[in-house]
Amino acid sequence: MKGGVNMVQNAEEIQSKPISVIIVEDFKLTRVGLRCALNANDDINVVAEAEDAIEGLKLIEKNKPDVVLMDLGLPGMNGIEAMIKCKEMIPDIKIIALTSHDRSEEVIAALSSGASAYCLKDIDPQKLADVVRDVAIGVCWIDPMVAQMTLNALPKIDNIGFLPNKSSSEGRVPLTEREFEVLKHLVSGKSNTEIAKELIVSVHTAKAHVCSILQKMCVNDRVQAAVKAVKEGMV
Amino acid sequence: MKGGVNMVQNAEEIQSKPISVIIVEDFKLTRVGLRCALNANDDINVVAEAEDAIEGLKLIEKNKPDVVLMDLGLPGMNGIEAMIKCKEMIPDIKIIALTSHDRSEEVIAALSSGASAYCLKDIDPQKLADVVRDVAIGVCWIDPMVAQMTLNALPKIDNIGFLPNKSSSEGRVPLTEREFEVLKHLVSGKSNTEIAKELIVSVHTAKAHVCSILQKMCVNDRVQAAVKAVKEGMV
DNA sequence: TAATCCATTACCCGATTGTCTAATATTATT
DNA sequence: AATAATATTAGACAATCGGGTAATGGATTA
Repeated sequence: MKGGVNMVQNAEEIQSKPISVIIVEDFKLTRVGLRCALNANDDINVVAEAEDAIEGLKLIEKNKPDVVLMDLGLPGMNGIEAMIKCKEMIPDIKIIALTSHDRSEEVIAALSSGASAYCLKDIDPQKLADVVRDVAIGVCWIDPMVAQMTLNALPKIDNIGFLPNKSSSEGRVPLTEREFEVLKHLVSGKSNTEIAKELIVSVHTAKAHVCSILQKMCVNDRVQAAVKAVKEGMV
Repeated sequence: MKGGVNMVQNAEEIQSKPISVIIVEDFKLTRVGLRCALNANDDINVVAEAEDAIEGLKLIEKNKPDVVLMDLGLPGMNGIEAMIKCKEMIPDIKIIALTSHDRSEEVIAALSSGASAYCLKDIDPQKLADVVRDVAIGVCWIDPMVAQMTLNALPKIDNIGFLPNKSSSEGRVPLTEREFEVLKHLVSGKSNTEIAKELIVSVHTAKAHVCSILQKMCVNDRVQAAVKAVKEGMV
């Protein structure tokens, strides 16, 4: 969470490293077009290309790019499945789903399977570069053609008893950085012993952290903490 | 670089009419800040401002702006309600929800009630202008801080069904209905004892179910099961 | 009919968890 | 320099968890 803020500022203020991108797309012509369009920008660097998911995953594992441009209509393993595997390998990676379809199920499936953005292939090349920059810092960007159907797919909430007061912004105690580390391991299913080993501290320390995490998150056990963390995107 | 978007828009679009914007925000200082930040752009024109929802709705009805910047923490009628009414009046209007909270329920509520974008108040002013342009053409834009939780809220598609390849669905053993019930309680953080009480069975039974759930889901403990269930939308 | 799967219950046992109190070192913040 | 917050370690304790084995009845299917 705190990382998000930092990343935003880094991306906007400092022009350190270019954003590394991998393209996975079966049509050679489209591939070339994408590469040219993106490489025309100083701050974006297409580091590799693949024409199918298998090859793409290999390249992604090797290069660990910031952003993946993933075509959904791939032969063999489809894009959705590839995205899931991709996210399993590198949870922090950002994926832009690229396709020419605007089928509702495909859009939702892509976004709920790890994509941070959904672009139709007739997007303006310059705009695509902007999307790459946005997505790299964590923004969710959805093409106008499919934005409405995506928003409609969100669960409706009864706003009756909706009071936007201090319920959480003030009542919520922020986790320390160390506690966030512990939380990540906790979410990945590690035991206190394993967490301790990972952080090179004693089990007592790990337990202490877990304990204060539970209290700060207002939950009773680590399962609730993990679920809440996942649902709220804390990890 | 930051001018990139401007150039695209200017170059491609006829610089005909600027995007008209109405700001609804109770803090005067924030209001001024927003107006200045947006009016600094030639292609954006803040046509009116309101400090509460009632006044805002009147102004919106009169001016019919392209985009509304709506604070969610308004006194009296809250922002969500205002957005719904706003959409009823002018269905095509685009709304950017603006708030300092990052509570999951509020984000989802806003987006499912008509907002096309969700920005936290610490957004870069220049970035906000970009968002206004994006939203004006129908893009859905969501702040990095809340993007993940939004995507997590999307209904998960049962990928097994429409994935042509067996690569991921092969070794997977389906859960029985009873096990699914147990899984739901497990995800909600209940202990075996509580699950047993809920399903009116003995603790032994609950444990047996949990045990086979763990095996079928190929995980080592209930935390991993819960996280996996949430991530894959099994619950 | 026989075979299979499922839900159910039971017992044992070692490992793990969450809470408590308590102390010390390190690091900001003032 | 003094204060506060955080990270670290420890011991102890009740409760829970996960794995193992095993038995029973019901339902479906081959």
